Amino acid sequence: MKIVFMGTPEFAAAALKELIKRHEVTAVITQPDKPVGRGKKLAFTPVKEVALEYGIEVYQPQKIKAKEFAAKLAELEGDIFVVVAYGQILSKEILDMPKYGSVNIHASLLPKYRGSAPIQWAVINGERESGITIIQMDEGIDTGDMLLKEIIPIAADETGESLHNKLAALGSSTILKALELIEDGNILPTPQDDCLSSYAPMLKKETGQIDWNMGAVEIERLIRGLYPWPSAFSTLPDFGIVKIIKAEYMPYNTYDAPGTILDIDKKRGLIVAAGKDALLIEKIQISGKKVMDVPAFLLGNEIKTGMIFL
RNA sequence: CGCGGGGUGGAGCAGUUCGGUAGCUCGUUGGGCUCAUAACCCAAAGGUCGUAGGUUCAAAUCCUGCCCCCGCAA
Repeated sequence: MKIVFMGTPEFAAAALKELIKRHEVTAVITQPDKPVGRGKKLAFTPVKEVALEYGIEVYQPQKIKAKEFAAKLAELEGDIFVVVAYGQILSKEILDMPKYGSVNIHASLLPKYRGSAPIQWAVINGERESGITIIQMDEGIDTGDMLLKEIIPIAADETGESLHNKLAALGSSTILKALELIEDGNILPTPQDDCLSSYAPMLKKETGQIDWNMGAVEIERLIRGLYPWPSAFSTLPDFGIVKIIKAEYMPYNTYDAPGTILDIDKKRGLIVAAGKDALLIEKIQISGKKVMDVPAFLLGNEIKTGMIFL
């Protein structure tokens, strides 16, 4: 099939690679290059990197819905638009352009977790399973009819990163399967039940701010879900913002204020009051420093019980 | 030239302001104590102080260039 691919981040790039192997990707549309990183250097999007590698034409409209681009878009040869985390909302005119319309790879079991950060929120909320849903796109955000769905379990130690990688691979294989079915006319679109829908909003920096009043179980999931970006964090006086990279739930009985360092285990880490229980913090990162195990951190820094994470 | 922190034995840090060949906690190795131990005691090994050059009798410490790591921001 002739495909016009729209996508931006790593998750989309993974799918693009697989599509290129099996189909004819005639053009790639991705977000404009932006200044990124410590310098201010202009960086290509992961999708653009892949496209260039395979010599595929790349378009980076500031606004894909702009009139000037519509003509260009109509010229592109494609039987279908495959959209994966592109980052811009498409109009009905655009969606309906190709013969088979536009399909989207979404990293959740729709109708749950519509929106831009379904992977992380599934981990944060403690879901037992997640997956990929291929939908026929309509004007709403992730509301189109479902074409194909694949489910995978979420492991007890799943992180945003690990689930992202699993779903990126699953998304690639699932879209290939879906395209085959579409081509053969073997697809049965199933409408989503809006009553069961939920929304997974974009991750913001403040999403990672730990509220020590929350249960230790919830905080631990937040840490895993937001790893490695944007990371759960808290503030420890004298050390500034401390990213919590890894922690473990710990049953504990304490009346100390949430956030208080209850105990220091030189072999394992810091035990901090969280909700009614405690959290064993095992791995952290301090501004300007690399990620380090808490026992190592304790060797060179004076930490005492009673200090409080804010 | 976006802002900022940092590169010191295997790990985490101190020492740099007031130059004088390096220290702490831990780890490692050997030995001891102990019913025993991740505990304790004794001993040892291990560092061209990121790199190149400069100033100086003397530089981890002062000056200059370069490399690398990281937080913010995007």
